[in-house]
Amino acid sequence: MTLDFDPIAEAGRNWTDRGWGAVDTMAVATSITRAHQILHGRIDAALAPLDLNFSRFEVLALLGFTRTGALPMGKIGDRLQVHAASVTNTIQRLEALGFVARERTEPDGRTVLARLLPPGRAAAAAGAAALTAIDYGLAGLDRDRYDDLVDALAGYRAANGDFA
Amino acid sequence: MTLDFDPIAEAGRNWTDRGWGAVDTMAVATSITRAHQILHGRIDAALAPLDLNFSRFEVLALLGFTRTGALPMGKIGDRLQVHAASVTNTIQRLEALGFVARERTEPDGRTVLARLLPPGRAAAAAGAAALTAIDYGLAGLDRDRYDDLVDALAGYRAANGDFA
DNA sequence: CCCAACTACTTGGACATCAAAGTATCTTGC
DNA sequence: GCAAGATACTTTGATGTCCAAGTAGTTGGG
Repeated sequence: MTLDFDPIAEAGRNWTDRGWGAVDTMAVATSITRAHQILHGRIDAALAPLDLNFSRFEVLALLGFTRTGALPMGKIGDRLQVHAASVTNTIQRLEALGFVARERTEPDGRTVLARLLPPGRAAAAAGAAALTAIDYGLAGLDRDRYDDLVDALAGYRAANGDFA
Repeated sequence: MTLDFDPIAEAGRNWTDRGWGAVDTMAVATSITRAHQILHGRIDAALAPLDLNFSRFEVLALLGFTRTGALPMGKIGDRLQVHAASVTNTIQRLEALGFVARERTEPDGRTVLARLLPPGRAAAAAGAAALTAIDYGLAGLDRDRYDDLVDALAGYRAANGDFA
């Protein structure tokens, strides 16, 4: 189903008519939300054949970037900005797929280390290739806007505790 | 938990080191995803006291923008780009809250019309005010970038079937 | 007229996310 | 050295989303 008008622009007109104010922010927020919907859909579709979704891929990639190929559950949540319960869930699935192993650490008995296994490393590489093949779901986005977009959003993220 | 570095920039370096390519698209996609996470969190938090979340608010606003205050379920899904099953779910909650009513239509017995009730209209206005009060969750985003951002994402959305 | 194909919506199942409560394991302060 | 409080995860429960299948109502070709 494709509309023959931009629903966000349309909403902006109605928004103004109602005197609801903040039309510009509404348009930005809604645009980001819609863009994310599309992006998420494309990315997950590309990763599905590999038994991955974006969350799982992100974890595998993150582990692959470490020297030891392992990280405590908590660190994973911090880096990916997801709830500890979600990390537990994601790691359980990756474990069931044979992509990572969980191990108790020596110094601190509370910590659980997620360790990347060879099949997981291969899956991460395959996922990266799959995403590269679909331009990371961004087909249709003007390439000249990339840097500007990343830059603008980096400011927003930094201002909202994503990083300092 | 706030990191003292930009995890996306960091991922970009690792991505390059691994020869995974498409670093620029990765950065854009990840930026959008993170920005959406933050935005979604702030928006839902602002709407929660009103028994709303973003989806529910969007439906109420959409209905409020129509002349009759009512739309078939299907149209709602088309406009908001969400699955029919999600519309059913959302409308059921709004109905339980007394914000909308569902009615069968005359000409076509299959269609279900969602009609905005007075409390729903009030809730929509209150939601709009709540969102305006928090700058729609965008505090920290450079105001000068608004138009550019909306514009860039509109191109992406249009190229991906969001509208023609 | 009437049955097959289509349309509009709902239901049930699989996942993902978060919040809050529960469990096990440190760490502190007296 | 021990109890109180802090940490690191896991579990449980409530939500939300999608897909696939099911139900009810409508339409069209013969």
